Amino acid sequence: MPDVKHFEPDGVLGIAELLFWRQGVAATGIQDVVAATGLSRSSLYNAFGGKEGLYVGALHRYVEQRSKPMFARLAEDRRGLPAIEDFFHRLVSVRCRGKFAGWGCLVSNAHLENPSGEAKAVLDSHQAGLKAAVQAALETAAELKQLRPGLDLSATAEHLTLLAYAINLRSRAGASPRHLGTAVTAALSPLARDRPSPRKA
Amino acid sequence: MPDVKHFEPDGVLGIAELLFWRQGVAATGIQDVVAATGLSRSSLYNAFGGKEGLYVGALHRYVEQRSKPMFARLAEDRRGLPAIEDFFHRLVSVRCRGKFAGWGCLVSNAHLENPSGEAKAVLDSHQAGLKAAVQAALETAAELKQLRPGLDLSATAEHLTLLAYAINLRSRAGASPRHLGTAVTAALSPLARDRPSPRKA
DNA sequence: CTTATCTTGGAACGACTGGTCCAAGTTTAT
DNA sequence: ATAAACTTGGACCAGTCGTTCCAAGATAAG
Repeated sequence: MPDVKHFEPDGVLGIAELLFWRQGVAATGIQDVVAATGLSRSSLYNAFGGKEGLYVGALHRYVEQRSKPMFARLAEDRRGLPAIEDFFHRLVSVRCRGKFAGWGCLVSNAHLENPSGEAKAVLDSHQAGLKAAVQAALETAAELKQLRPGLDLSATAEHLTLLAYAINLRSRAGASPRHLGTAVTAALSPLARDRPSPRKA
Repeated sequence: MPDVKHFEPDGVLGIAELLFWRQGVAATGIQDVVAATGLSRSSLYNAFGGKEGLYVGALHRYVEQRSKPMFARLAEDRRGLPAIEDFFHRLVSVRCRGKFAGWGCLVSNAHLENPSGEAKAVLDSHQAGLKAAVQAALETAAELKQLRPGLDLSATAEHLTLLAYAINLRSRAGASPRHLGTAVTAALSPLARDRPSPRKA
C-alpha cells in the first residue's frame, strides 16, 4: 500500500559525499544538498534523519566505494614492495591531480570535524583497514626477501599508514605531487634490503 | 588625545587561539570569543577586523609561540638522530597527554578549514620551517656518521615532516601514544647506520 | 574644564542554520 | 474506485551566524 521512494538513496549519498568531501561538513549546509540533489528537505530528513545521518552515510559510502577497493588491491597485490610503491604513487596522484585534486580524503578530513561517536568509529575502522592492507603487503615483501632483516612489520605498517594520512592532509594545502612522491620514496627505500649502491646523488 | 586600548591584544589572541585550536574555526563563533575574553564585539572587530583577522592572528601567534620554539630546539640540538627522536616523542606526548591532548595542531587543523590565501601562506611557511629544522638535524646526524650512506636528506626531511603532520592528525581521533611512538621508531630506525642486530622481537 | 579622539557596551541587522510540520500528491492493495 | 500508507514540496520555526552601528564612556592634550 505504501508509496515508494522516488529516488535512489545511494545516489543522493554520492552527491552529499562530494559536497562534504570538498567543502567540509561544517561548511556544507542542508540547503547545499537540497540544491545539488534537487530533492526537498522532507525527503532528505525522511531518508537520512538529518545532517549527521547524511554525513555518516556519506562517510560509509566513501569507505566502501573508494577506500576499501584501494586497500583490497594493495593487500592482494603479491609483488611486495613494488605493490606498496604503486599504492602510494596512485594515492599521491589521486590527491593532487584530476577532479579530486586538493580535496584530501573524506575520512582524513573527518578528523577535524569534531566527529561524533559513530563517525569516529568509521575513522578507526578506516585506519585499521589500511594498516592491515599495508601489513599484508609488507609480509609478502618479507617472504620475497625484499626487506631488511629485523624489521618490525606491524610498526612499519603503522608508520606507512600515517604517511598516507599525511599525504591526504597536505594535499589539501596544494602540496606538489613531486614533493610528496620524493617523501614516499624516502620512506620506502630504507626498508629495502641493501643493494650494491643507490646511484642517487 | 585618543583613548587607549583597554586590553592586551596578544592575550585576546591567546584565548582565541585555544578556542580555534580545540573546536575548529567553523565551530567557534564570535560569541564564544566574546564570552571567553569578556570583551565586547566592538572591541574585537575594532582590534582584529573580524573573524578572519582573529583567526589569522591566532594562527600567527601559534606558529611564533608554539611551533617555532620546537623547530629551533630541534635545529640547534647537535646530537643528530637522538635529537630527532626526542622531537617526535615530545610531539607525541604533547598531542596525546595533558591539557592539549586530542587537540591536534592548529596549523595542521587549518588544512581542513578551507583556509584563505593569508592563512594558506602560514601553512606553507610552517611546513618549510619544520622541514628545515628536520633537515638541519639530519645533516648533523650525517656529520656524526649516524646515518646509512646514500640517504637523500632533503627527501627524508620531507618524509619526516609528513610524519609529524600525520601524528597531529591522528591524535585528534584519540590515537594512542604507544601506537604513534612505535610508528616513529619504525620510521627512524631504518635511517640509522647498520648496528650488529636490533635486539627487538 | 573643555574638546577632540578613540574605545566600549549592547542593541540591532539581515542572512542563514538545522530541523519540524502539514496539506497535497502518489502509489499499491483491496 | 476506495482507502490506507507513505512520500513530497514548501512554508515555517527558533536559534545562531558574522557584522554594523551608535550612544555613552574613557582618555589625554590644550
